Amino acid sequence: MDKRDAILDAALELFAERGFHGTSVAMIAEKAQVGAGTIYRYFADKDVLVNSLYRHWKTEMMKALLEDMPSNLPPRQMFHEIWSRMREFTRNNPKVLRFLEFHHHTSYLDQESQSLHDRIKDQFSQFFENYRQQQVIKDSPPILLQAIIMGAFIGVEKAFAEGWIQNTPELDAQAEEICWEAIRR
Amino acid sequence: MDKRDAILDAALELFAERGFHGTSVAMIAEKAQVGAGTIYRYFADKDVLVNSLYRHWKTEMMKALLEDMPSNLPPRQMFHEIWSRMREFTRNNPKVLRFLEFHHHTSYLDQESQSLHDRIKDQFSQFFENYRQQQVIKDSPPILLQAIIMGAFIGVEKAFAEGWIQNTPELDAQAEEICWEAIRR
Amino acid sequence: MDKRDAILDAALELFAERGFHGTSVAMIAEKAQVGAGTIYRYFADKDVLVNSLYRHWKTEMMKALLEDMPSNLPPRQMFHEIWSRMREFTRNNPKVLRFLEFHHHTSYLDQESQSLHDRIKDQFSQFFENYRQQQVIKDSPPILLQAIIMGAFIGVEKAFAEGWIQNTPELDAQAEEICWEAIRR
Amino acid sequence: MDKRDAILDAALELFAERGFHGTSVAMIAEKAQVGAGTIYRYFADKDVLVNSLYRHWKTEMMKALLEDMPSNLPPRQMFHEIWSRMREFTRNNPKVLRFLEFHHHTSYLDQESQSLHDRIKDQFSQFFENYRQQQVIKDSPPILLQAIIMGAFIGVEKAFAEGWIQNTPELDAQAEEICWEAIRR
DNA sequence: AATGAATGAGCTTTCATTCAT
DNA sequence: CATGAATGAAAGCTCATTCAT
Repeated sequence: MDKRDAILDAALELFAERGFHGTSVAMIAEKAQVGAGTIYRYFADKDVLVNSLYRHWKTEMMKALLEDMPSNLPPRQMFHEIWSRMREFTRNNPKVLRFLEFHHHTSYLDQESQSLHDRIKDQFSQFFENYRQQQVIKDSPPILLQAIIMGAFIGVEKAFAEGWIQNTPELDAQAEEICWEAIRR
Repeated sequence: MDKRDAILDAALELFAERGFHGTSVAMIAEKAQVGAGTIYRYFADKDVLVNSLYRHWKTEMMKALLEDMPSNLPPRQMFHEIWSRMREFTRNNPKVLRFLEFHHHTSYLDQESQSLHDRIKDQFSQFFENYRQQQVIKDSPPILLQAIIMGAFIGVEKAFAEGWIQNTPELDAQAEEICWEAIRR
Repeated sequence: MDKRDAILDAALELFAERGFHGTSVAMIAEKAQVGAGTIYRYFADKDVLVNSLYRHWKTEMMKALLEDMPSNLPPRQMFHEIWSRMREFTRNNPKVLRFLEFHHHTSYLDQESQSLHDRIKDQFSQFFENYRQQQVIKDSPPILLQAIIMGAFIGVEKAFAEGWIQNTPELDAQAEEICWEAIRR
Repeated sequence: MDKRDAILDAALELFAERGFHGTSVAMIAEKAQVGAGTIYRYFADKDVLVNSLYRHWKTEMMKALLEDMPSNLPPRQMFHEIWSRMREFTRNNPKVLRFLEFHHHTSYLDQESQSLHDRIKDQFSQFFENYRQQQVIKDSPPILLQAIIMGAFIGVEKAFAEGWIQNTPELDAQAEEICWEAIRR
């Protein structure tokens, strides 16, 4: 599935920069170095393509965050684990966060993608709920803490991605510490 | 300039939900209850329209945040002032944050809009810089603190906007306090 | 509705010669001397266009055949009336019979067009039924007589249209007489 | 030439129902259970395929009608012979008449197919001419009589094919008799 | 000034045809 | 020989923009 991947990669890059509606199938074909018709051998239409891409990376991201997550780490270390995984994933796949989080997808995501999104959100939420019950993070609705932490993370990565500030291990550590202090008890 | 405003309002709503490329001029005309041709009497083309809209609301937002900002407030109160102004502005203009911050604008914003964006970012940054020098907030690059606070704010408002959680004065206060604890010394 | 008619006329001519699938929207636009997009202001898509055309001419043809048909004519004169009306209509609208009867429409006609076709067929059938009951034409199912007469008529007009034989009043009269003798008692 | 026949059979069925332009090569390949490329090993292109099919069946039909036709039959019996042969051929090859006679082929038939069509028409015409000279059928141009008889025959078979009426030996005989009475002296 | 019908460039998608396997 | 993945030209259709009214 060499071409399929080339198409998905090209689409990821273009959707990340220009959004779904701002990207033509011809642009994807050119970047993927395939004929325009070839895209339709792998994806029924442009909507199916964007939904496949969304599901693929949403799943990958969640796997990167949660797979083999050590249980019963001390809270601060647990937070470090989460934060570094998010950071590493983002740095290794620089277009993915732009695609998944810099755009508003509601006008083209189908029911299945939407429900995957919801399931992942809830699963992630669970994480915060555990630590809240152990009274190591603030006693606020987990979804609120999650919204703050994910929002802050996205904000930081956007600042790096747009070049407002140069990222360094030092700054990465500061960002993490700041966000930890936000939610810890 | 009754029609001009109707056009801008319609465009705001549609761009907020469907993005620039996902919104047709005909859709804007219909929602604004004007003829499609009328839009071109007020804006040279669709790009000029979106840039006008962007600059208008970017400026309005900054005015709402910084205008008549009392100086020399105690730090926590200063943060409360900023946070409440952002919140109030967002609640009073629910589509504006969606338009300005839920979408990635680079493919159609012109030089002037881009530089307005930069100037506003720097101006806002100044704010954090002041308090950093007074050693009341963490000794990190102001742009990083700003990225975290703005990101967290957007995350929270998105959670409210998407209905993941119902907003209440109590939750508003919690979100503010959490974010304050993130950056305070 | 000047353009609408130009589009319908162009479509009639092209569908008559090349069939529905063999005619592109661009060909219709060119012959109608309108922009390709204009067609879509008048017809939702190509299917709606061909169905509108079909219904229009099917209705016109039936009106031409049955409108103000004198009742209680002697049988032979009744047949003369029907036959001449069909002939006149075909000669005045030379593309219509080609469009309606030289092509097989089932792959694109919608339910409504199909049912119009059926209703007209039944209405025409009624005619033969009347005369059958008066025992002036053969005692066969009216639908069979109709199939024979309409088929023969189409065969004759096709022979003229394709230039296999030159039509003259004399030949027209012979064709009519032959067909009358087919069905008369 | 097993595959060649499979392709021709599939094409016949599809062209009969959807016409030439309404049938894609992929559809033919699927129905024939061969690869799309295989079609091009037997036919240079889609036009060559349809022309081959047309010539094949046009020839078969004529053979069925004229081969070993007993000469000097009494006229009514001669007509019965022709009519039954046409009917048998149509019933044994139900898609062929649909393909050959329910569609208008001029936009893709080549010169050779066209001239075959003309030769067959003339040959058939000859038949009527003979009997006309013997003064057993009406003194009209044979091509006119042929147009009427063939048209009527097609009309009747269409009525059966579309299910407007159920065919029975009784009705078959009536149709034949009616058509004979059309042309007999 | 305001309109919306008209346009054609450009979009998404299909399909006849080729060619590496 | 047979295949079906790959292609790009051309199809159906949309939409930013113009302009006669």
